[in-house]
Amino acid sequence: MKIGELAKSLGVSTDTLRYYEQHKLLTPSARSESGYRVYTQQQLRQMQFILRAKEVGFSLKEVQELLQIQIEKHQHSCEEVKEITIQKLHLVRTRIEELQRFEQSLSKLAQRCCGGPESADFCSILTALEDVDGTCN
Amino acid sequence: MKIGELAKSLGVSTDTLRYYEQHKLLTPSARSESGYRVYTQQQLRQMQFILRAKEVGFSLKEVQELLQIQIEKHQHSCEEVKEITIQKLHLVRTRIEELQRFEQSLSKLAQRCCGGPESADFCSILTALEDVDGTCN
DNA sequence: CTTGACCTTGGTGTTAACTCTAAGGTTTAT
DNA sequence: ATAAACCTTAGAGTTAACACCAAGGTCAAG
Repeated sequence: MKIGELAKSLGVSTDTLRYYEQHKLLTPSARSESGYRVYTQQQLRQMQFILRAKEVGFSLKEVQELLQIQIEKHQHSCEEVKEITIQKLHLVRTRIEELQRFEQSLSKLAQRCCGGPESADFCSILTALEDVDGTCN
Repeated sequence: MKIGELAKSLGVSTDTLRYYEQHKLLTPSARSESGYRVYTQQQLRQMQFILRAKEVGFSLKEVQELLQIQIEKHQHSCEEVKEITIQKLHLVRTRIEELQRFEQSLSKLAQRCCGGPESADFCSILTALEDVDGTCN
């Protein structure tokens, strides 16, 4: 796979891929004779991982830390890797909990909102968050 | 409440609060005679909402959209509000699902990782993601 | 009565994560 | 053989979300 193909299949630019390479997030598995970057399924999956991680709010730096769990595996003991992993796991779980609170607020609002053509004066996320007695109109 | 007090109780700068005001995220409930911004518990809660939203990866623009559900309640019908809400709800749910996939990958890795003093050659997020047969060393 | 907190407009600087351009050159597909 | 895709280094521009500062002024607390 060449850079353009990979970019296309991921919906990102070739610039982005080169940028990620510079920033140690994704290294092509090899170079062709002519110097072209060569990517495999491995890299495709790694990029999918990176993009998903980004979407849920991880910064590239954080993604790097996640990937380093792999990259540094030779230099580190299982114990260390496990610790880092568990630490990141806590972060992810906290984030999930916060999102679930949002979900609750939003679905509370949606439920309460009659959905009719009336003015939505008493419908709002904030009232849904705060007072449990609010009703729609 | 004056700006400094609000800022302190939230752990943000007064600059940030003025910035948010400029960008229509938080308007003080009033001004004192001397022109000082006056905030109430309402604004405190709104800011907590904003900060939580940010933490889970919403951009300020997205937060604005969430808040607009409230701000525009007078001009919009219950129906419209409900639609926007449901739309945002989908977004949140998708994000939760993605985070849950991360959680799975990470906890799979943590489980598999024996946690011993050996080299972690076979422990990695990526292998945890990809092959289900990988074991730690 | 003097700090320290606040007000204003308006500008500069910062980091992240790109995006684009330049300028020159090679390779591959049609 | 020409266009499209790739390569390089290196730098400029962009957006978000601030942080920081100046300059000039007002207000409130000890």
